[in-house]
This record gives sequence, C-alpha cells and structure tokens, in this order.
Amino acid sequence: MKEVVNMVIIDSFAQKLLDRNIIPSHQRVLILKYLVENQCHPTVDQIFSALRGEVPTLSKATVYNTLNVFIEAKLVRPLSIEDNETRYDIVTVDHGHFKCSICGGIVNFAVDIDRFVAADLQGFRITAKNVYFNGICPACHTQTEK
Amino acid sequence: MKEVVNMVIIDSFAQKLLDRNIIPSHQRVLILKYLVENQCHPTVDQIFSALRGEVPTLSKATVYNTLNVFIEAKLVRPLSIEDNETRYDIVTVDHGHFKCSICGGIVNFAVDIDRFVAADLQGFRITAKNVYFNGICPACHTQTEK
DNA sequence: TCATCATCTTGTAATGATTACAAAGTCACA
DNA sequence: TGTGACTTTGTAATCATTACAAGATGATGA
Repeated sequence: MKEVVNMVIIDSFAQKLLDRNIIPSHQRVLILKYLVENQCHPTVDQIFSALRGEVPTLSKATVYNTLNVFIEAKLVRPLSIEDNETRYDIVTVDHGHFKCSICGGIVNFAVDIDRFVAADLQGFRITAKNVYFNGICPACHTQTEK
Repeated sequence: MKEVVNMVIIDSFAQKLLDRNIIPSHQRVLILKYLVENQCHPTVDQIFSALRGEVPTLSKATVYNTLNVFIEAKLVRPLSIEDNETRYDIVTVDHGHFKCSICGGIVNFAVDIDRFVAADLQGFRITAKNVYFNGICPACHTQTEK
C-alpha cells in the first residue's frame, strides 16, 4: 500500500514539473519532493546528503543542475543571506528571511514588501525581491545570557 | 597647496578610523577614502585595481583584511545581492539595493523597513537589515525594446 | 640613536562552492 | 532493435575568499 501512496504523491510532483515543461526524471522528482517536504532552506550539500541514501549514484553536479533548472522555471528561489553557501527555498508567498548568526538557523517572517516600496522604483522591472535580516534568534539569545 | 588640502582630507578619514579604535595606516585611510568617494558599491577587485596606481605594493589580501576590519567596526556593510562577488557599501541611512541583471549596475532606493516588519520578530535581536531587488533598470529596459 | 614589541602588510598556498565538460546512461519512438 | 534527444555523472577547472608565515612599519623607552 505504501508504494501506491508514494506513487500518487510522486506523480503530483512529476505533474508539477510537466506543467513547467521540465522532464520529470527520477532525480528531479526526488529533489522537488525533498524541497517541498523540507522547507528549511537547505543547501546543496544537505539535499545531496539526504538523497544519497535513496539514490546512491546521485551526483552533486545533478543537484546543482536540477536546482538551476528549477530556478529558471521559478519553482524555487536561491537565498544568499550573507552565507558562502546558497540556500534554496520553494517559492510561496513573499516573505523575509532572518538568519541567526549563532545557530545558523533561518526563519521566515511576513513582510508586505510591495506596500512600502514603489515610489523610487518607477520604470524598473522587478523580477525578484529579497528581505534579509541578520541577528540572534530568541533561543540563542536566552542561551547567551546565562 | 594640493598636498596640504589632501592632508587635511586624509586626516579627517584617519580621525574617523581613530574614533573606532582602528589604527589609521596608509592603506586603511586610502581604502576608506575610496569608499567614501566612490559610493558605487565596489567589489574588492575594483578597489584593488583603483588603488594599485597609488600604492603599487598593495595586496589584495590587504583589501580583504581592511574591509573585514571596517565591517567589524560597522563602517561599511557587505552586500550579497545574488552575486558571486561581495560588494561594499558605506553605511549611511537604511536603504534597499536594486541590481540590474543586464548592465549589472546597483541602485539605491528608499525603504522604510522598520515600519512594516516587527510583529513577527518579537524577541529577535536584529543586527543587519538588507532589502535586495533584482530586475531590469529603465535604461536597459528601453534598450531591449528597440 | 638604537632595540624592542606590537601591529600591519604582503605573497602565496589552501579552501571550498560552483561550473564546465565529456562520457555514459535512459527512454520514447519507429 | 536502433536512433536521437536529453539526463546524469565524475572529474577537472574556475574563482572568490581565507590562512599563514615572513617581512615592513612605527611608537616607545633607555
């Protein structure tokens, strides 16, 4: 039974790729599935390590290629929040990203970006908006006070 | 006369460094001066190439070191606007950065960041805020329409 | 004037993320 | 079963940044 359920789920991922004219190869479906189920803004390395068990022949180059295909299709967006490693986020609603400098965790927060910008950017065609905050999250903050 | 004027100007930069407990070496003063006079969000390479004429022995490592000292002292802030090279900005008022994907230029724009975020980030200590937009600037836009 | 000490600068080597590339694999279609 | 288009894979190359050790600088004190 588990297999059937899995097939159905995977098919929905495959469909998502077909909708964007991306051939749903095994690897691509798995990577998309991973991104949807792990919305923790993973790095290439995290994705690679996590899926290696399922697909032992997986290559890091494939992860890079696939993510770039997804970015091109606007399925995911890259985050460069003052980090040497790019992180990847399944695009949903516009939101900001906070990175804790101690634990390294990344937290989403709501931002109504369109409301407060506009005047200055008449005539600009905007294709991506990113709001990055850095600092210390509550958990690490109480930790360091001890 | 030019020399004297220069000395006075340089001294004001040196003072700025002393105020932050940074020893105002020749190289550091020059790099600070360059950043103040060229607020175009330069890369390490641009700074290095520009100052090489004045200080032929200048090393790229020094530029990196100095910029990191400045960042530590909050004199400048690094920009990572989906670029593989970090850019450096003399911190003034809070503002957003727009990068044109065609000409590569970076434009500042006004943003009242504090107004529209807050609720979600209770208990977070925020040390840096960045708003990055990507797209096509008006000049490149009219260019491509031809 | 000279020695000392701390700090800065410099060149080079190392690191590490990302991309380039060519060979091998996969899959649909005739 | 063969062909062709497209993917995957491993490795080599690229490039920004950092690490490190040796040399330069500059202030201080005898």
